[in-house]
Amino acid sequence: MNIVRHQPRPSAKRESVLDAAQACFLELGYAATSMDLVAARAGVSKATIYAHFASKEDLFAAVIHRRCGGLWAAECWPLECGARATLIAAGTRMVDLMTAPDTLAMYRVVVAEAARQPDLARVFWEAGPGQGKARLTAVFEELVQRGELIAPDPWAAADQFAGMLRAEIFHRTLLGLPNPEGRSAESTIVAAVETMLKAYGRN
Amino acid sequence: MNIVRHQPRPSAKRESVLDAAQACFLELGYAATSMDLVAARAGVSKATIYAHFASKEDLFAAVIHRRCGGLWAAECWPLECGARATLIAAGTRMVDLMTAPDTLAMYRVVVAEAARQPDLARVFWEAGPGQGKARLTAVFEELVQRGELIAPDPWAAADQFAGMLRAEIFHRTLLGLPNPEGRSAESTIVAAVETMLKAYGRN
DNA sequence: GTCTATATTTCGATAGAC
DNA sequence: GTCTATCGAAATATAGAC
Repeated sequence: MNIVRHQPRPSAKRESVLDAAQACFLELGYAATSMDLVAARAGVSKATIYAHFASKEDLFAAVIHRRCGGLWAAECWPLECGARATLIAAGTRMVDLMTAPDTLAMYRVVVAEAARQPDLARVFWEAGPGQGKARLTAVFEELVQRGELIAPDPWAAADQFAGMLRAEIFHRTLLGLPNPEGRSAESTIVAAVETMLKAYGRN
Repeated sequence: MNIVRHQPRPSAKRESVLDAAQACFLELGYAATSMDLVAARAGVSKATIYAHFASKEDLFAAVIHRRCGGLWAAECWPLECGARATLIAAGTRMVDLMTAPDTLAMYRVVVAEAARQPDLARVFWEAGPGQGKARLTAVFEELVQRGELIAPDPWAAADQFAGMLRAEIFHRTLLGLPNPEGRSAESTIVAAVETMLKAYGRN
């Protein structure tokens, strides 16, 4: 329950434990992951885990923190020539990140545990979706400044764009369901860009 | 694991068990809910539960089925005078349903268990979000037929509208986080409607 | 720090009486 | 169908040697 990190100084066994725990939590969820399994997969004893982490909850928090730290930080967001190309590129990047298996797994496990560990939900949001939203907002601000879009509220425009990208296909993927007949992520991106251009384009 | 409902004929104790189980599952999640707790809250013995449901998984499936069955079926979707009023009304209805505490709790628990019980995810989608999407698509089809909107693909338009309604505020609520500064669901709805009108309006 | 071995609890599921 | 009582497995966490 204690959120304060002890000593994040790296240790070989400690990293093994974190790697194994991350794999288990993302694959099985929080509750279905046992400390025995983590110990086995990390190749250490259970007592070693408890030497580094006070409890299962503490281990989970450490995994989320490590995985979220700089999750999308190193991403470079391309500013192509023209609003359409820029939005296509940014939208594709966004969808790729959102639908990456690890991202979806993280989303599932955090959503499931959010009610019981609210701090983790905040950390996850600020490191993950929040970062994406911030970068997207920056893209819109740049396009407005360039005069390629007219949007008095770039945050709201980015919010709408992100929402359209994250519509039915994303939610079905999150639930493990197949895409609706004849619909693809690519067509969703293109349609979203066209709608944004009609709503916020210069003419 | 068996999906076939035995005899859904109502029984007082059976309903008590379902009520208690629903409350526990939505509040605590699947894994954190114990059969002992359900029995205690329902005022029956654990053996009684197993007389009606083969396993914990079976009980969970029964809860999801019952809660989803006709969840949004009785909803009447208003077709106001004019596209703007119609979309505002439909969007408000949609957001109210999506952000109802029970809906969010259901969403959380189904997302968490989707990987291990894929059938439930499908049932949930078809009874919940899928219904909403279908009704929204019908609204767009009607507006197109009336000539108030020009949308060659009403499904895609409804998808975009639903996505914009379900943007940052919804996801933050799902994670138990507060709304971003100075943003409200109402302003999100209004902005989404304006964007749709600009993109698909007649002029 | 790291291990083996174990304490203790809790949970899902069942036996058997009524 | 419903109860009391309990089994056996699995989980978290710890003790104690090295």
